[in-house]
Amino acid sequence: MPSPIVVQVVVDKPLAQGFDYLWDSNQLGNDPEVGQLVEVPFGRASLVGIVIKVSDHSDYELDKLKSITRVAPLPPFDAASLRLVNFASQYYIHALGETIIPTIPQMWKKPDNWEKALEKISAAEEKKRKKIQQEPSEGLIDEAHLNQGQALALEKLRQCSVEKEFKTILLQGQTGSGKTAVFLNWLKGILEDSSSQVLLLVPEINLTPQLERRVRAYFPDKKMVVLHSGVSEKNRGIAWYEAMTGKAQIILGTRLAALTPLPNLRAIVVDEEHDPSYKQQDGIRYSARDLAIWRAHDLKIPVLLASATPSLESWIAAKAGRYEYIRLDQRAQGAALPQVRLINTRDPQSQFSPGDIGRPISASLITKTLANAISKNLENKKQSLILINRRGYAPILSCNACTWLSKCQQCSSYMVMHKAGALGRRPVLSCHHCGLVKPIPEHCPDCGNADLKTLGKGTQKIEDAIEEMWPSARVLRVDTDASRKSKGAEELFQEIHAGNVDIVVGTQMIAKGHDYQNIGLVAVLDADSRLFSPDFRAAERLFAQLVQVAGRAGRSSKDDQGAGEIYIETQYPEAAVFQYLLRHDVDGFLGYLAHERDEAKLPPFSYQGLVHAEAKSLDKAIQFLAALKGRLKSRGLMTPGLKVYDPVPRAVMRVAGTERAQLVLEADDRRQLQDVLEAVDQDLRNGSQGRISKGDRIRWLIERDPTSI
DNA sequence: AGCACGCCGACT
DNA sequence: GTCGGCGTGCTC
Repeated sequence: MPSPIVVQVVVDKPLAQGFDYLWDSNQLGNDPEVGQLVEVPFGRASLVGIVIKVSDHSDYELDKLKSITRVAPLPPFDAASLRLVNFASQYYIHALGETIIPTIPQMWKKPDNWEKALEKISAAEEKKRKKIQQEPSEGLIDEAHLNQGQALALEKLRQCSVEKEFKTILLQGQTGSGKTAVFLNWLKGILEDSSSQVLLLVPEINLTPQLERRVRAYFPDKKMVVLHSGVSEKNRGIAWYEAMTGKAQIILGTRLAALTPLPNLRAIVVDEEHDPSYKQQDGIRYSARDLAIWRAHDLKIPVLLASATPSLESWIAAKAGRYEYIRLDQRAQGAALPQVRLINTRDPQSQFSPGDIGRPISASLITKTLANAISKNLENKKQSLILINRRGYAPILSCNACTWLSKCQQCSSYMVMHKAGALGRRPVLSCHHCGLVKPIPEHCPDCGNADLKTLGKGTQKIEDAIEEMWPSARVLRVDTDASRKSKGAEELFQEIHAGNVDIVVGTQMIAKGHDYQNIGLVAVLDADSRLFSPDFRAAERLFAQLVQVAGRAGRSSKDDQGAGEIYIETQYPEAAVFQYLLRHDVDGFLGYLAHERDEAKLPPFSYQGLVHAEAKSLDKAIQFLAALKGRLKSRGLMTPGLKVYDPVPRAVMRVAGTERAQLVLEADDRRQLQDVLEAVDQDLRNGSQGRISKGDRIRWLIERDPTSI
């Protein structure tokens, strides 16, 4: 009797192991290969899975094995792409099947449609060929037309991206310096080989239509596919197929594209590499940027990180020589930098007084200084952009009379207000870093003032106030809600470009990647709520956003009006973020941040992990994590160099009836963190079914390198 | 994660 | 007498 063919398969379940199946080559039509997508019977259901091992025996009883029912008409995942998902699974402490299967588009997860899928794809290809390729293309700047700085950057980029060699390259250049033209010309060289593929990652889907047109202009005869959550299921299935079969040469997408199998990948670009949206915030919490770097290292290919405001991690690595460092500091069209103006909201001069003409009914929402500037900007027939941040923020307590803030006395974090009932019978201040809990002071500890309030309150009604103050101005609201209701963000942007709008009020999305022609003023109203936060990365993110916003204002300055202006309302104009922004000093700010993090031993000078717990009551979630910490202690896992903090509430605690807590782990080196996170995973799995603990039914999750704490 | 199996309370 | 609660165990 010949030995049987046994394959091990992983499926999309939070189960660490693979499952063995018999493979009948006669019935399936071919021999098994690692990386093949298959259909398997699983319990009483039928699932798709990936073959991760082929052998002739099983540790499981042979006669209890079921058989593979179908094989997808696809080439197997290439070895390098499997190494990538394997790494991601281990590094982010997530089951392999749960890491790999969710990256496959829906179309390929329905075995009944497998044959039809192939037909669909050839039909779509036929249709595309017939359609005249007359798509609008824009923004082509070929090599001969690059300015001196760009040409130099391109030259350097080519020098340090030798074939078959891993290099991480940081391309740092201010907004408008023409980074895109540099890296697209660089990719042109790499794509001359008609089999090579390049991966171009962007942070958000709003940015892809613009970039898509631009890339098409550079590569009219190369096959490009676009992968992001806004692409229809069908088109995603096609795009993924063309990427994983090597037919598409250019893969443009958001973080979800980072795990697409690409058999001939030769270069990766991560645009706006500092952007927080590269970090996935549910399921496997990976960083698409970090995985891109790992992938490039594994494949021995170059990876380019581009940004005007690099992440502190990348900037330090570039400074230390671990990354190649290319600067591009000259603005392409010679546009001037915008004037940054700080409005001190504590200064009575900046505020409306009761008798002022035009004083808004809802006073104190907007300063007089800013109101005057907007009026003037309207008179000049320029558009104004007003940024508000509707997202939830942690309520830090501040003194209205002096600069006192509820800073934790034990660590460098800020303490957050909790209403009565959350952490005790009375309202308290809690440090989300070290876990210290204190009663709320009745008076300011510094100046005795009784008027303590939470930071950054009340920008919700700003639109009403604006319509009231400038009744004849055309006001447009842009945020995710508004763009969902109408035909999408793209349409709203058209309105702005067409000049049908005087004042745009919106969230951060209006500041991203869009070139406006006639913006004379940008206002930021609630910067303070993001300036001081229990999350130590808040200031870094705020700075990056403000620089980006400043870039929007600066682009409108080709005419004689001079550079645009950016107004920031703040109680703390002396804060480092603002002071460096005034001087447009990105490196100065990053240097300051580096020093601060080094002192506090925070990332990137230490490595963090997070255990999330979600329960019906905060109490239970905290107890669950406290018990975990206790077990780590008693099992001798608290080695020197590892810091396990006390469990604390999450910044956004309550989501649909559940409350959340977290436990921060901090280690001096990566290996140590990996070991303890694996031990935590084992420990929690022992007492759980899936990711829900037995008994008290608490949902838990391990997160590696958290970016928001 | 699902889903079946199994052992105790209020209903036709 | 049964319908159904969710605790526990299994999925090749």
